[in-house]
Amino acid sequence: MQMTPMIESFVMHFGEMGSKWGFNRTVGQMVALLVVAKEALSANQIAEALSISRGNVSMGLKELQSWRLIQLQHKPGDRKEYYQAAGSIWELANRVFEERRKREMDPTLSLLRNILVDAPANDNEVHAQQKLQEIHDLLEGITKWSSELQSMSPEKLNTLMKLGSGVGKVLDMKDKFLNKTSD
Amino acid sequence: MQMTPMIESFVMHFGEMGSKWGFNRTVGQMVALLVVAKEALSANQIAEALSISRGNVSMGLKELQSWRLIQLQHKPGDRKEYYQAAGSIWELANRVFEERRKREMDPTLSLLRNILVDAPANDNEVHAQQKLQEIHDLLEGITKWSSELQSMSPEKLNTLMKLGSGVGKVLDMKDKFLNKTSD
DNA sequence: TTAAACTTTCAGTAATTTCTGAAACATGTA
DNA sequence: TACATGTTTCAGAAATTACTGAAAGTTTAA
Repeated sequence: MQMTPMIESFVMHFGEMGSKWGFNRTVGQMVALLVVAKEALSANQIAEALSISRGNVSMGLKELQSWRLIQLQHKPGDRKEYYQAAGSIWELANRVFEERRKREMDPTLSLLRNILVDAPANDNEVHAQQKLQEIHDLLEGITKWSSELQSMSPEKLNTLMKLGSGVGKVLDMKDKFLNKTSD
Repeated sequence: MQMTPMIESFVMHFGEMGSKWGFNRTVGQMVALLVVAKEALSANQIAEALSISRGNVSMGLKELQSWRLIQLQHKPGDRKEYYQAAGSIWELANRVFEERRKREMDPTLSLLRNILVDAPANDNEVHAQQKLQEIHDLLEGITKWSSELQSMSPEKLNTLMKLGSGVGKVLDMKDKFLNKTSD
């Protein structure tokens, strides 16, 4: 894998952004590399391209597997393992999105549920619980909504996105329609 | 601000989650504390409640201001500055969402635009640029879509969320309707 | 079996991030 | 002016996270 200046700048940028996206620098670089690579790469090729240790690559691959972002591939007559991005950009983005939801929202949701079953012990806690309830409901709403969106076909999702804030008009239309039929 | 066990467990949890959400432990604890607090708190009260240094609180408040999550308040006859959460849970979530979009997507979008104006230098780069274009389009789509959603009224957004994957049906309806009128 | 070719693990080190506390700064008051 | 009451800054320390490289583990083949 030749790191031309163009590819290198992209890979390095993904490294920098990595931490904001939930993984570390080298893991970020690894995804970027595998996404632009035409062919699957071996662990050694990755280590060489990024100038990082073989051990680090091994750990990074493990991490990327837990995100379901890469796929193993075997080449006939070769004992090495080759890795490639697991699907289209769209699919990868979906996985990142879902995985982050799991890591960033689910634990909080479950903590809030636990807290909210207890009776408030004083005035402050009454107020606090109201806030916690609001947070809980919001997180739950987002969770449901996003899992429903993910179950929609890409085409339909695309229509929806293209529609943008025009969704508002469609919703109005729906109301009118429903009102008419319920006359 | 008395840290009852209930409030403490919530605040500490937000501290742990903080880093996943884009800020550090103490900043996470600080938001949590200010959200559940009934009254605005002074920097010293925050430092005391969380057992952290006054300097750390000052830095954290600065950070939270850059996220537009807190508001300054002055009490008459008191030179101290008091802080409180800047708005409802809904508003706070919106700000976090928008701020993260800025930090996590905008820089990548701009890098990709720069890369994509250059002509590919070889076969690998042709393939790479295709991928980069896909990433670019996806990020751009999400950016537009999310800013349009944010410009919708909370009620409409709520309708949309409640609708869930039922949006699909509404979209079909819209198509039928448009086809009829265009006959 | 033994060896060759590969992968994973993990203790120790390096790099990065966060936090403290003292000094500097700001502002109002006597 | 000097002082009291606050806030911010920032150098250094502490804590956390990431990385290396050598040793251990795994798999296939002869």
